[in-house]
Amino acid sequence: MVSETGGNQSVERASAVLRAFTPGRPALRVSDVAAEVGLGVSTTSRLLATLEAAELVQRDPVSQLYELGPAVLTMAGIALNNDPIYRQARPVAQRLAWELGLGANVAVRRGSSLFYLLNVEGQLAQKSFSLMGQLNPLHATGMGKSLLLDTTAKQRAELLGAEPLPGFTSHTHTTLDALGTDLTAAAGRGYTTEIEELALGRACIAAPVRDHTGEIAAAISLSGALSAIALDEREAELGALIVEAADTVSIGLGYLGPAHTPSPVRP
Amino acid sequence: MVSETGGNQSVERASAVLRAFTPGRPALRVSDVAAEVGLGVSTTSRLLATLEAAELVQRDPVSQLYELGPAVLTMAGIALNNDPIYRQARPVAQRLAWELGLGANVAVRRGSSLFYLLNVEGQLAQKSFSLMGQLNPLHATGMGKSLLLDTTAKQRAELLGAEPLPGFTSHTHTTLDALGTDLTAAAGRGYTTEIEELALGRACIAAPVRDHTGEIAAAISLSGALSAIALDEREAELGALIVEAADTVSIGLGYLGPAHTPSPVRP
DNA sequence: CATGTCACTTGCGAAATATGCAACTACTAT
DNA sequence: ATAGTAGTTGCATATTTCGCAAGTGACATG
Repeated sequence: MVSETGGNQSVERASAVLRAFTPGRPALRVSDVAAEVGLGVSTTSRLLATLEAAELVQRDPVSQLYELGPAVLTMAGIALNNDPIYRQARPVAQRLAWELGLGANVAVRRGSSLFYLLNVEGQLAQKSFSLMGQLNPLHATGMGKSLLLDTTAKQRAELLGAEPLPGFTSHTHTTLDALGTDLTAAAGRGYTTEIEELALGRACIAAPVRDHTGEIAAAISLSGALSAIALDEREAELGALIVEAADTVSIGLGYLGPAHTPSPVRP
Repeated sequence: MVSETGGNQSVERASAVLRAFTPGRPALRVSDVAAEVGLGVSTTSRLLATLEAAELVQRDPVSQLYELGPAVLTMAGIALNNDPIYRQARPVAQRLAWELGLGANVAVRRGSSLFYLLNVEGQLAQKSFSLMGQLNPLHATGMGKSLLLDTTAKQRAELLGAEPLPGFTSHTHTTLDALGTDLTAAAGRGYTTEIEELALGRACIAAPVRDHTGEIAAAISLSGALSAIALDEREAELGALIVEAADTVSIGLGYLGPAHTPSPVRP
């Protein structure tokens, strides 16, 4: 196998082993991992043993299956606490969630996807799991659209790939044009919405967070079941709240306000 | 260097590189990492490059320092959502936090330390950081004491090491006897407290969570500034709430109730 | 209870791979 | 402009890893 100059093959393989654990298959046998990463069973066994010693994976005492280990949580805690966006947004999101009883989420853009940093739930939107580290499409989520607010049509075409854009429900925008129209409308209001575009029965309202350079660095959103969030009645109210929350985070990141940044060209 | 049979040296070194990033020093230069793990600079540079390709570390675009990368968050999300304790406890903790305005925390025992899975804050206890993956001493925290509730004096002696136990404030129990007395009193009530034992000005009330075998599998707690939690006035009220919350989680884990488990010997 | 099967771990030699040195490049500060 | 600092990369050596095949242990089946 031809690998990049300077890369360490064993470490590449070990990373591949770690990536074999996914949300859908979080506990695996040695041979499952071996098949997944395309390595021999013996090599995989040794790699897993080494990763286990580092507590990056652990073995379920009863099922004997390997799963991701506690060191992974420790590293994630360090990574989050080191991220200024997380530090600023966390209290804001928690407050939104408990004041409104909805879900509150924070995400950044990673490549052509939305990457969740944080989600918390209020009483009307209970979830028993974390979205941290998961990806979602940009064009079909409220936060994704907020992250796209400053982009030009050309940038979006490059970022989102060929049309039709992946559809998830009949409400998903599957053309760049439809998405552009939505974004243009949203730009004037300062917030984006998503009503059953990714999942039926769910809606979301989001706003962009800007950093000290004035660029959109993250998005924050309120989400919940269609009936809980009731956007048809409360869009104005929730829009004002999410924009204010986003602004609080932006200011915490050193954003100086629109007067200090050339307003982006949006044809 | 003599390594364990079957261990992969490169992977061991890469794990050591990842461990070089700590809460206190989350962003490091190549030479910092090299010094920390005791490797040559060139080797460290190559290891970091490989880890960067896997997105386990990333480089701050401005400072050029390495820090832990997004893949770490993704793996942590998978690990958490795979953990039944986390899944059961998360909504319970969130509800406690927003109903009482205090901090709510969930931890398990890992070796002779407390290991945080989760913490959320209410309006009276705002924190801008996560404790996920961090360790705290068992003998000086409410949750730690809850995790020790079923232990015998002998087990505690083995687990906690030589006296005096590490003291953090003048209120920390530094002898096994004092700790044992505290635990005996707590066992009857079903909850443990911690009043300025780890940090001045802070207090906490915690209860043990049991799994389907009847063993203590985790602890859940309410915490906050001394004045916010006001244990002197509200201990009975908060004790009832935290015990109930712990019970909810226990039942979610399949706990069948004390009648189905031999009551532990507590001399 | 014996036996067969399956999943995993380990010993060993061959061979691919990582390593450290030193040269080279990119910045920063003076 | 220049010296110093930090990081990256080419290359030859030798250390380390790999895959095979045998060994171990658990579990189901006859």
